[in-house]
Amino acid sequence: MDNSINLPDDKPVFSISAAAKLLGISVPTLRMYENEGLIIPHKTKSNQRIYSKKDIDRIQCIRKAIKDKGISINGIKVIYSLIPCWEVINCSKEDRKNCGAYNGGENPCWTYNHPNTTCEHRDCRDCEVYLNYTQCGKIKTLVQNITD
Amino acid sequence: MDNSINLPDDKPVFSISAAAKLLGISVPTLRMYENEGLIIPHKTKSNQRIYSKKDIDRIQCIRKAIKDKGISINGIKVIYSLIPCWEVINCSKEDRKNCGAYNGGENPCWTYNHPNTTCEHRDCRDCEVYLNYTQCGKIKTLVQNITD
DNA sequence: GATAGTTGATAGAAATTTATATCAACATTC
DNA sequence: GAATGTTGATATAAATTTCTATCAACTATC
Repeated sequence: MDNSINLPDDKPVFSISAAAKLLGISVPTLRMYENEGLIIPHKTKSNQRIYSKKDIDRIQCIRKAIKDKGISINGIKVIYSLIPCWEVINCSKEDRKNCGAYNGGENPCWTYNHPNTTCEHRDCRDCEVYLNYTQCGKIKTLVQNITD
Repeated sequence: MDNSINLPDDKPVFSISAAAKLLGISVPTLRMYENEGLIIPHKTKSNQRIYSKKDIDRIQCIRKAIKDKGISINGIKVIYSLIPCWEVINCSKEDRKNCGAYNGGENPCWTYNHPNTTCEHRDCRDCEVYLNYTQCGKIKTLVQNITD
């Protein structure tokens, strides 16, 4: 019999200190990743961060890039910026014209405001672009799929 | 009257020490960039490196990425690996199946051997992929052009 | 209202990456 | 053949990035 609690992976449940413990890093480090635009944790009304299992996995992937692969945080930002988000969400020509991420942006698209685009009122945390392409291998496969 | 010598930019003319002086860096650093797979200098029959003006420009671009943008060398390698080379040279399905760069490679395509592909007997130094996409901005534009 | 945990910010420690100096062996040039 | 410069390799120095400790102020929970 399975007594384990079965929560959806994207449900935010861990406080920042719990997340830090799970990951074996400090709380300020987690805040730093967020300030750099690598992660978007859920926040309560009173501005406290809560992390989901999916968030933890994502951060573990980022750590692997930094620690094992030797990619600097600025490098990860540029790599994220190369995700062809315009194809993933299939936004309009008009949107692309107005989009700072599309037009030469060298930071992850979810770090931009996107005024006057379909992304303006979306929560990037729920966006396929943010959710699906944490690993650089996935980014390459995505580009291959849309160019083949 | 113009007395300056007018050489094609891609003609290798600078020795490694001359190149190092032009760039304001040391000779071992230049060799390191090469060992990491960021550059492919021309070599003489006796294995001595010679650099072209275009090589110098390329290295200056790499230095800017490292020094100004804070991207680590390993990060630059991954970014280069995201160039959709298969589209640039428009290689066959068969080639793609045989290509280590295409299939999950996280290093620049020109650092692979490419056995049993059209690239096998090409000199990557002369390849459009190697020559044209030094800057990450250009890579993004390339992806945009082929997906639009 | 008291305890425990959070917030953002700063400053400093730790770790890692980047760059250089040096070496003996070989190549080039005169 | 002598002087200069190159090769690859190793070891060390310099620079930078990554991470953490600490702070006062605020929030949550009991």
